[in-house]
Amino acid sequence: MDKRFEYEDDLKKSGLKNTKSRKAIIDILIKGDQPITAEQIYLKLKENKTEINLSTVYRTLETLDSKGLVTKLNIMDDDRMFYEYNNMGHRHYLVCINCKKIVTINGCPLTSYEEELEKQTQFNIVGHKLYLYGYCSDCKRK
Amino acid sequence: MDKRFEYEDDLKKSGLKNTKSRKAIIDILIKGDQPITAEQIYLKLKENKTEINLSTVYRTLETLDSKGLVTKLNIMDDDRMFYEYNNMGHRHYLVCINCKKIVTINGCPLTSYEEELEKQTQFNIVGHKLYLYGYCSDCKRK
DNA sequence: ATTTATTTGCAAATGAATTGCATTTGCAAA
DNA sequence: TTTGCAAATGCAATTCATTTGCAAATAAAT
Repeated sequence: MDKRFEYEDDLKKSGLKNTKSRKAIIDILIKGDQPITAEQIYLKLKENKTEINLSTVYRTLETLDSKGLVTKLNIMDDDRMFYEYNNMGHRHYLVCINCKKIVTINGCPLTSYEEELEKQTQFNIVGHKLYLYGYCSDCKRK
Repeated sequence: MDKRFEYEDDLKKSGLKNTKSRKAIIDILIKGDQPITAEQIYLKLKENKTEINLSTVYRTLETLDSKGLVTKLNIMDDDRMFYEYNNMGHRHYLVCINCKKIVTINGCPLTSYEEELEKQTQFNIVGHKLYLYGYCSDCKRK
């Protein structure tokens, strides 16, 4: 089934009400298929003639994050947070330092490394975040 | 030579004045050998009876970052930045989700993966950030 | 010692994110 | 369907990390 229709179940399972705001926000996250800031979401909603208060956007993202439906990321190492819908478990990102384009990378090179590290450190490792940075094909020419 | 005595050269090379504040801040970064927030640095300086204005701490870290002597990180995916002195190139961190302990990991599992990805994506990859999260041996018991 | 560009302290400003509170809305039970 | 109520929202005000303007202090070159 199309991912866009599954999230109503996700909300129900998490004990969250199925509201217009939540649907609209999740829809943007899923369609964009890329981490995006709260403000960007707010602006896209406005374009779509679905104005939702910015604090509601933040609150919704916070709620969805706490239920594990959304992940909060700090990709740019600045003071802006990005959010992505947890379509499918694990993903990484390759960010262009110049134009800020974000490319999704599927597949993870770290599975066996984690196991190795668990033995070494006695940690119970539950996840990781990997961001790669560079210049995309357009920007590296210059 | 002890790292603690090298940084005066680093400052000179970068065209920065060798001030009391800068020395004190770099000293804390090097001794702590762990990413740390601006506020934590400020508090440690205070303990050491070297009160330096918080805005100076931020400004110093910003300057050192721009010269490549310090790296700014967002480890916790929140609104607090961490800073580390660039002793030696490349490091990763393993963070305890519960007690927030940060363990330094030497060695990088991603060198060959980067090359592979460059071919795949046409990016010129210049770096990456990897944070691993889990429960340390103390916290996983509970 | 004098000069000059840098650096610092202080207070005020900024900007992302959060919060209190009154109002509205989903939705379950009657 | 209607009612009741907890959960969700809008709005304005607040918080908190970080930044900035400006005047005073300081490093270091002459």
